[in-house]
Amino acid sequence: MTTLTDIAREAHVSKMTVSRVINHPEQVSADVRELVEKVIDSLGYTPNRAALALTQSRHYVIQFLILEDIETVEPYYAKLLIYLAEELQRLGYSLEIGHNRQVEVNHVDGLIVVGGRQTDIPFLQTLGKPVVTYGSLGPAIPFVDVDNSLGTYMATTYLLEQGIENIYYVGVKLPEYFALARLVGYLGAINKFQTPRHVHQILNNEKQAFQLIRHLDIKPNSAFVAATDRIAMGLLNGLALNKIKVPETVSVIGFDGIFLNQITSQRLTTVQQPLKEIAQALIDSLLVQLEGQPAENRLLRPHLVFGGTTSDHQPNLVPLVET
Amino acid sequence: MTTLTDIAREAHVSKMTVSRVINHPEQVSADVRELVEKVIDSLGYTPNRAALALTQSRHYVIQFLILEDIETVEPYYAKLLIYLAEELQRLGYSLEIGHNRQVEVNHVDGLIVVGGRQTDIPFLQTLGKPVVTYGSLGPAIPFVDVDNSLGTYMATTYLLEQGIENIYYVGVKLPEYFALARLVGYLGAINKFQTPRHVHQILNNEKQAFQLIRHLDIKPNSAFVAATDRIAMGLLNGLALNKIKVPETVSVIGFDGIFLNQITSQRLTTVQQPLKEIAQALIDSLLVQLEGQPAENRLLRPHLVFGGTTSDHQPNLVPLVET
DNA sequence: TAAAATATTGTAAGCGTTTCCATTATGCGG
DNA sequence: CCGCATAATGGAAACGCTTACAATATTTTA
Repeated sequence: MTTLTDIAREAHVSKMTVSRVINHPEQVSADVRELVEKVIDSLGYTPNRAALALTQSRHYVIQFLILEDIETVEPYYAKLLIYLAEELQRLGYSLEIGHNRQVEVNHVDGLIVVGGRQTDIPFLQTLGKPVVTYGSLGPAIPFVDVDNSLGTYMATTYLLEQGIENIYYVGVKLPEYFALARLVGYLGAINKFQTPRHVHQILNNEKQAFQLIRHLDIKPNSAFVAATDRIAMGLLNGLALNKIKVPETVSVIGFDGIFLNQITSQRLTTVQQPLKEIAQALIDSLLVQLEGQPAENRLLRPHLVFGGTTSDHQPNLVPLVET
Repeated sequence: MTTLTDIAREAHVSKMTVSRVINHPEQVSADVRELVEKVIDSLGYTPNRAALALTQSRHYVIQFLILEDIETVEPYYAKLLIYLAEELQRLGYSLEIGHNRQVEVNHVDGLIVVGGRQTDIPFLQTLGKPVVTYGSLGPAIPFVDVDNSLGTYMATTYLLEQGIENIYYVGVKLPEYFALARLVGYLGAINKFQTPRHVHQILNNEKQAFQLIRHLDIKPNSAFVAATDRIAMGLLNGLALNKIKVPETVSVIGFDGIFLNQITSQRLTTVQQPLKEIAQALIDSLLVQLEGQPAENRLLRPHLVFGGTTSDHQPNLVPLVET
């Protein structure tokens, strides 16, 4: 591996000058700088991360800590991970993956935590490192999240503006913040339009949603807002079994928009999580904390992605592929 | 952070002795060793990774390099990643994520590559680092893979042993090694049992599989072996539309068994990829290469996981959850 | 019991980089 | 043309650890 010393020897300067060309180029005279830069290019120098880490007591490593059980890991983390990895690479950081609570974090500058629960707060605080969570765990830990309420509000409002009168909300029966927030968004739209309210809460799986349809007396001119794509998929199956045509008779909108809505033959209209922006915001939060400043929490705006489960009339042209 | 020097001062020995207690404890007298170990425990020492890296010119970082386009990233990488991260952590390594071909790998000891193609071989070779791929790219690069042929052979044989006569194979029309290998496994079983052969090749998406059913004249006493779960899902939808009962009239077996078969209301019988063993084998390969020895390629045995798309009569009790 | 062998501990240098300070070169006012 | 400020460069030490060797203590051997 080529080192600072190699460059210095080749350019007939001290390694200090080379270091300066890289870190404080304005302190080096133009001609020397150009010479050194030429040598750096020709020898293909990249600084040794370990040596950097040693002097700066920074490791340039961010850990993505997954606190969920492996069986329930959300598959769309893969996509989030890639966005994170790309952005961090641009910043000279590398992204490490951690799982479970026995992680060794001495060599890590900060953590992005997913799948955490309230009970994890003390653990996260004792790490003594900058931490940001995807999804709020409460005010104690900085977080980034999609604006859950806004998402269901947007979905419900869109359906109401289409002239649909009965909007059924099928939420998840979980004591988690996001479950409540998504319900609140629906209720907000319902209140604004003064239309009848139909709330059902089930577990987050297809089967329960599928079975719910059977017990429902679906009124004409109706639509479903589901708290997750998973629930929406179950609803679609149930509707199909009951010979109820989607979207001609009933519309369905899901939430999350990652992967699930792409594998079905009939693409689901859904509230898309802005994963790229979420990745960016998570990183921003850590960088701000590394500067020693307090990080602001962020709620990012989701967008409606139109598939085949709502009628074609769209308020504005939103591209099908994620931006 | 506590350092070797801190321990040395506290234990009234030189830091060399402390270093030896950690790396070559047999060279230290028992009483001194115990004293030092006690101090290490009480101060909570963990070696500085950067300093280690600097002296040993090892970085204790493995990169998981995803060469696919982000839109097509297989969601089950998330699970593989967790298995890898856990095992590597046990070995004192950390797992880093890379995407695209401009990765900086100077700080990396080895790479696990997924989603690569034949054309990536030169690129991987110029990295000058130990590399192992998940799925073969050819003999030039060490690889680990599920035994694709064995998987379809097992699925087909199982169905034939149930007394089913017509096994339809629905493969993927791709010039990739795995597509061929899966076909070969089916043909092997067909040849052995001397039953009629029905091969169809389509693109790897649900819609094509769905449409295929319509054009098929399905004979009685039949079953489908699909090259992927995605195709199997399409077949199931198509069969449902045609009022063909699964598994009473027709059985269906998929391949991959990651996630997809869990979200459907009707769990798919599928050939499960042994992800945990794959993770272990990938790591083993890199470690062997880091020792300077040639790595052997590995083909790991998949196992049939029974869902609701085959009749209940099972040859032996295989647990539904992945082991 | 003294020399030699071995076991135990310590010292110095170096890994590749940066920060801090010292030195040398250049430009300016008087 | 001299002294001073400023710009440009270099030297030394430090980050935390290991390897290589040196020094000391203990045991073995004859």
